[in-house]
Amino acid sequence: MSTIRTVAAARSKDSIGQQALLQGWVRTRRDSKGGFSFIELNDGTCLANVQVIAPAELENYETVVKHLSPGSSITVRGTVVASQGKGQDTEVQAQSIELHGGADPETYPLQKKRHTFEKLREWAHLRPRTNTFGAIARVRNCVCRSIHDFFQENGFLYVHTPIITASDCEGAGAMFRVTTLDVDQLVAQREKVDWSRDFFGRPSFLTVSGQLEAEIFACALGKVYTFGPTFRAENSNTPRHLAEFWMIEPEMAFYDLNDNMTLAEDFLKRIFRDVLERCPEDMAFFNQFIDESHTLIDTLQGIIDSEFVRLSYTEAIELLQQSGETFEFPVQWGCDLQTEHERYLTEKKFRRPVIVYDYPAQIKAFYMRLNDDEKTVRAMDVLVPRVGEIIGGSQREERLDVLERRMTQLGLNPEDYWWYLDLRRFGTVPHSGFGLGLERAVQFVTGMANIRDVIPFPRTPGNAEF
RNA sequence: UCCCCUGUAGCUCAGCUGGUAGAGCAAGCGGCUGUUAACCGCUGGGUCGUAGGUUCGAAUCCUACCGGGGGAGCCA
Repeated sequence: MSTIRTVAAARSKDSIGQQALLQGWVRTRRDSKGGFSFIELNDGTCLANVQVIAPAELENYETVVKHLSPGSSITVRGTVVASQGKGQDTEVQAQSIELHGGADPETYPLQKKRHTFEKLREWAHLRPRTNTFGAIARVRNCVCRSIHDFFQENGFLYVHTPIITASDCEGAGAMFRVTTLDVDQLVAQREKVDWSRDFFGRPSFLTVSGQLEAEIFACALGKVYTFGPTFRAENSNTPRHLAEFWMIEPEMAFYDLNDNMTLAEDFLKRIFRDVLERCPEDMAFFNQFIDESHTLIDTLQGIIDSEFVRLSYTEAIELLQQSGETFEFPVQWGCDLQTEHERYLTEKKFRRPVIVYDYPAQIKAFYMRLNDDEKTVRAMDVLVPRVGEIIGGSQREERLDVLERRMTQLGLNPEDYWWYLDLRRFGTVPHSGFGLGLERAVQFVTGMANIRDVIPFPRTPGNAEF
């Protein structure tokens, strides 16, 4: 018979009769003049607390136990017993309670009652101690594990692409500069900066995407994926954008766009399925307290059980034009789909994930493969209700001459991409890939409204306190 | 970056067309109870985001700045 060491285990009926050694944080304490106290203890191993019965016979009952306040850290030794009360199967009859650190109720910010998420963002160092943020941390972990499991089980190689990059031409948005030069001095001198004197001998930045480097490895090893931090210096202030976020980018040699779309669909379904299976308690919590319509779990299960809609950009434009909806932005072939258009398709028209593909060439990046019509490229976006674009990907242009032509058309200098073009010069292959924003995936499965609440320490314009 | 809303007690908010700040919860103390968003009573707690301005008088009106939220753009 082993000692129970987690709240999760102590809550199980199977543990009744066993010794327990639990360490965690007090959520609340209720005293009974009948001569004992109830302590709700949480240790992060599950959403729920375990109820600890602290009898008056404990030698520190009057001095310590009766003053335990929310946030205090304790070690409890006792026995798991069947609960006499309603609301829980088990409870722990304490034989000793040791206080590690108290939390002055006058100054401890977290109270028993619910706080707004906006207020909790100001206490990013304490919010993991709340139900919601504990659940988010566990689900986020589950999603990450599921991502690795999916790729590892399907023969993908995990490759690490650089975080600092010297190519300022990845084409995915504004970049943060990385420098060791003395900025104050440079400003004082008011001279043109000589970047050859900087650390890398050239301008360098934080990566906005590992795609181009992932292509290098895909064009040697077949199927690879990256999973790392990504940085965008855009001044974006929305519930769906972060300046620092985590991105997953698979890249596959010999995959065309259809293979790519199938992979994206299988991938998302796998994540949703794992989360429902491995985090049932947390997901039930989100379904009840976060999702206003209480349909989160049904929605995810529905997605797992059905097929994503696939429609070409041209078909999407026709659907939007025939929809009878009045949009703020007019719908016309050649314009990028606006948020309102994407929402109509995925939330109103189909009510499930929609993959739009074959976008006009002029609104997409240079590396996407040109179709024979010369007007569209083999791009795809996966749109889901509420969060919008969750995945963006494409089949890559593998033909050297076409790629060079596209770059020139878009005003890029092919010489800057000499190594990227070498992949087409030597043993080129058709290949495809996509990018999934981790936080958007977590946002989608948890139902959380703001992306700043699904990453432990959100970086947004003007905000890096923690 | 643009548009709209917002900032009052530890938290969530009320405070009308300007007259000098209030509730619930939390906290402290007391009571009661195998309790579980516990309950009942009492008590303490605020230069009303900041800086100017209008006025006899500003939480209230005006301006600027700062913070927060929603929408848009950029995207993942």
